Amino acid sequence: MSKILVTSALPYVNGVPHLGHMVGCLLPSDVYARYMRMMGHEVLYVCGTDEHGTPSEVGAAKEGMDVGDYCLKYHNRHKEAYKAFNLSFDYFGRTSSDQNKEMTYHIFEQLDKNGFIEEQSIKQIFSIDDNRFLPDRYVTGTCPHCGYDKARGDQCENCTKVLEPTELINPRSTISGSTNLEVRETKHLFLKLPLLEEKLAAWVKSKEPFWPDVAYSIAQKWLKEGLKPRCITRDLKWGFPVNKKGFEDKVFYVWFDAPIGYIGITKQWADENPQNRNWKEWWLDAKDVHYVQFMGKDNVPFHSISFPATLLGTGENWTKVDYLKGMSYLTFEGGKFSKSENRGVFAEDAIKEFPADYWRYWLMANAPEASDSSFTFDLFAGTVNKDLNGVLGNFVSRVMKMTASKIGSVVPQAGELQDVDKQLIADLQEKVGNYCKYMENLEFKKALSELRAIWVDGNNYISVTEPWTVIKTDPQRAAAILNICLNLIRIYAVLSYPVMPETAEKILAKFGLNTKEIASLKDFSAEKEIRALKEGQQFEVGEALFERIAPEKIEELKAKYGSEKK
RNA sequence: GGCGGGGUAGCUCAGUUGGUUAGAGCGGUGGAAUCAUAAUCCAUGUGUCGGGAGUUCGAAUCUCCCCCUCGCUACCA
Repeated sequence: MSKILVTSALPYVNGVPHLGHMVGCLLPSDVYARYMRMMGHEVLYVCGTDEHGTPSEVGAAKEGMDVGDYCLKYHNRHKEAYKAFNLSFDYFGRTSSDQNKEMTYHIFEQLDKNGFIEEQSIKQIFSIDDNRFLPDRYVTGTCPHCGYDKARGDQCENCTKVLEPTELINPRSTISGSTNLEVRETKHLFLKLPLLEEKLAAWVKSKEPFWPDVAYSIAQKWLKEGLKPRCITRDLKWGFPVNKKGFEDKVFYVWFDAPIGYIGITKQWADENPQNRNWKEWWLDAKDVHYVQFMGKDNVPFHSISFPATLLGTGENWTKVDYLKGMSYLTFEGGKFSKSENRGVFAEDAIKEFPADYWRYWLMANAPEASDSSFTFDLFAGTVNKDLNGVLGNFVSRVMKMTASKIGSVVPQAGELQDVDKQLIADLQEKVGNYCKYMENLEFKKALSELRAIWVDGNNYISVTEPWTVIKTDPQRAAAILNICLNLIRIYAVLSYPVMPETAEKILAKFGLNTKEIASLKDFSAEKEIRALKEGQQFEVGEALFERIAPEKIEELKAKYGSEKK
């Protein structure tokens, strides 16, 4: 048994998560955490909301709220949504917590002490009417290259050229529309990444065998281009005030304290039960901790370069990422998810339409691992109807109903294994082996495809053995077949648990069992598992596990969630 | 503009030490079965592997050029 530290990229508090966010880091991290627990590892799985930065301030102002209250409100919305999706965080914290402040201050002090912090003056746009500095992106104007009148200060979306906000014609504040702007000089603190480059490069190189190509190549690209000092402070109110003389009126840049949030949140977790929890066991001079991070592809540079460099610069022995899972994006009905255009399914709504497991299964079976992947309601309904209802749900139903009506609602007597049974067991052993291998390698699509194949084998087995025919001439053999089928159902529940925890519980409950007692995959032996149910054990057929999605419902959903391209 | 990912069957996607007839699931078609949720099982694929050129006995795979698409480009996060 080893210690597995799992983190999901911290969702930004301002805005509600959609399916793309769910599959981009939250769900895969949960499936992985659940799987690793089932393998008997000690798992710490933390996440939380990333709260600092301009968008929070602007969002709060728009709602006429205090920034802290605003963040708490949205933090709670995130928390509720993830709970509804059954994300099994050990702790869901906040980057604005006192614990994170403490960590951020400590790490900054270490960096400063070690000579990795320097002052630089930079010029930035100040909006007099908004009474605030504007990040480049918050300045809008006409693109000097193509004349597009809604170009942002960092890049023109129309011609894709990279811009400086001062290049814009007729610049205005994106927040208020005010044109009353001026360039002001302001002092900031920079992390001297060039000094850490060598050390960082060596560290990245040591990770080459373990990181996926995408992550490794992105990190290499940054190193190849040469690291520049990175500004880690901002002229904002909302954030941790900088703990250095002369900079007290500034706050740390959100990307400085956000990844430190993984540590801060762990401390939040530990502080709730200090007798039994120790954050250092996971993060500082930690032994035997295997750290796996999940994030969208856009987050890779921060997790492979800035954050590790920050930790290296402290001179202390912080736990750094071992495996970095970068996910691509999910598209929605051929386009992008867009809150402003009301296109796409958001987590809060998704859960009102269908049980979490429908989404969890579909999203993981179609996870954007190698490249972007597409969500459409047709695909979703197809999978729910075929895989969940047809293959898994119907198997459970046909086996239980047949047993109940022909023999009674008890697990019938097992018999001597025949060749067809032995083959089933051998296949099961092999496929579970593959499933586990894929899970361990974080190849979710492959893992789920294997899981599905295991379900298919059950249907295959029953149609080959034909217990409904056999029972007329050889009731004992029919009982033995059904015994095997019922045991398969139990095994399917256990195997499905990381992906579909509710369904797993539901299935086991039919046998009066629960996942707490039996959800283990350690040293899986098909031979033993196929005999796990006690003969004579009562079961209840109960209601169907899943419901089909009717064609009319699909059309309704498409209309409701803006499938039509605008 | 630069860098990186992706472009494979009607649809969604697998597929690198270069190697026999390029794969899976879905959908379609045909059949079987009647235990089950009109569910299941079996059979069924002549695809310009984005386009062009090259290396090679041999290229989806390696090299070069081009096209489309997504992302990043250090001040959105």
